Amino acid sequence: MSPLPSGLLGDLDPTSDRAVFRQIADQLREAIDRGRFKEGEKLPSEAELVDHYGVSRMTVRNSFSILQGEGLVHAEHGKGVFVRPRPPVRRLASDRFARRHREQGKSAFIVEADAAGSHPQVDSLEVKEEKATQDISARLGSVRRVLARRRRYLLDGRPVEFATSYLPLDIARGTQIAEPNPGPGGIYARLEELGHRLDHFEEEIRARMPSPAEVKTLRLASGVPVIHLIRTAFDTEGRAVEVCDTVMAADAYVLSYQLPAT
Amino acid sequence: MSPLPSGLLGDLDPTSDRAVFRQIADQLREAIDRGRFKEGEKLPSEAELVDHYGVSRMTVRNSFSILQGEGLVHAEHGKGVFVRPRPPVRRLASDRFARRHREQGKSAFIVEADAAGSHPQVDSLEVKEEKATQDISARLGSVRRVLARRRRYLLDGRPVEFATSYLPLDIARGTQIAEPNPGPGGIYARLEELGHRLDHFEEEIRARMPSPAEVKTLRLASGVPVIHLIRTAFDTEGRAVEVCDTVMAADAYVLSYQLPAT
DNA sequence: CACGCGTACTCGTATAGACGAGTGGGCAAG
DNA sequence: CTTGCCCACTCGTCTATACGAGTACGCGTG
Repeated sequence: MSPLPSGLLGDLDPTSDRAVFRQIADQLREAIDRGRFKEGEKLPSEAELVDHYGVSRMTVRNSFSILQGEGLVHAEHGKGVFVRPRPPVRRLASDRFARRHREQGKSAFIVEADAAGSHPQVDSLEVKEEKATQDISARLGSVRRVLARRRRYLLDGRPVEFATSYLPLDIARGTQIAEPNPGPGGIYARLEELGHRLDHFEEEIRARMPSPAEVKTLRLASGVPVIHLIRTAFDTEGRAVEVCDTVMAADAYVLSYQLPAT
Repeated sequence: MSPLPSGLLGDLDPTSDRAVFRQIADQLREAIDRGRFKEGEKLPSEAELVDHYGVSRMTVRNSFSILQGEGLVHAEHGKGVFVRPRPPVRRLASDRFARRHREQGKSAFIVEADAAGSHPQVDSLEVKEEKATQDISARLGSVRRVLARRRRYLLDGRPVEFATSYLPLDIARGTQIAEPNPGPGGIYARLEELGHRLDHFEEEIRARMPSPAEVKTLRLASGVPVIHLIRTAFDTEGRAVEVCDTVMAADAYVLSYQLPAT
């Protein structure tokens, strides 16, 4: 195994009170930031760093685990540790639910993805009636049971979003909303046909680390947070007619809103 | 050292192909989720878990480090590992920049915090002219130099947000906007007085893991992402008159938007 | 040429031990 | 009673070692 090119990474400062594994992480992080290691490029192997710094393997692994936690690098078993490429992001504009878009038939997701030149997919469709959680019930105005529509969105084969829509049974039962395919314009178009003219939406946004289940369904790398968006749709009578709970891979999204200054 | 109460945590499954440290993390996570360990409560010490499961200390520490990465627990040197309390969150409504709020004098942050019964603070105020980054320049319409206003917001002593406003020099230089205290209603009120009647705002939202510098200024615990919000203010002539770059501790915020269905 | 196998290199998991440093309680000296 | 010290317990850091398992590549065989 050949030694590291000199100058690529510095030396440790034994007088520093900064832990060795942090110093190593700092140096690697800086090298990445400066572009000495480019996106997708392989970092020196654990063994090489052990030799270079003269520390034990666990110490090097500790350094890597810091960088992984920051979402800067990812390890591939049998291959090495690589600089994580920043994937191109998808923008969700705040007017994506405007009526004019709805009238064109295709879903917002498909339209946006096509425009960006990506290949969109929707899978794990599940539509069923279930008991409302306390939170959903409160948002929908004290309903006990709801129709839940679950689906996962993929872009070029990569899962990017998992969403569940909840609708009061008295609205959705027996309509096309309860079918796997809600038809052109999606459930919002159906709701309007049913006489629930939409007035406005409320969106709540949080960011947090994913649960293990979310890591699995969204195939998230370590160090990638999720954006949790809860949208409530209100009709012109002020009634909440739908709650949509969406969990997005944060590295795949930029949300974009336009607000009046009035 | 007394053994763990039986039944609190289960046993390992040696036949499972799930790594031991992951099984331990799973059991602890489940116990937390079920409320067997409450917010702020101390988990069993590393030594107790070593005894309970019959594994080495590094294995237990690995488990803890998973949970730390998920933001579920935090360790305190000399004391133990504790379930992280979910701090009360600050809600940011999308109409917080409405003109009617601006006319009352106090800044939005102070008003909201007072209403919530918390003690708000603003510090590390810095106002200076500087060279615009490429991104800021593009957003402001190709300006070279800008006025930058930096400040950090704290709630009950805890830093929750770090924000920088950028304004074109031809607008801000020599005005009260260039003073540390921009006066009642903040810089938006001053901008309108200067003839830049505000028309609308654009907000871009991302979530990601913090840089080490952000961890420091916001005193972030491990496993807490940041929300990165970039707001651009446009006047009625369509000119971008301000860009505000905000980094928020994600565990302290819920953003809330209201969108018309038109 | 095509296939299969071995081998070297990679990261993943786990053990055992050592020392350091922060915290808190008890105990002894004043 | 108060003060100060010691000690037990906690997590933090680091070393050394071992074996497992995924990957890539070259070489030999058919």
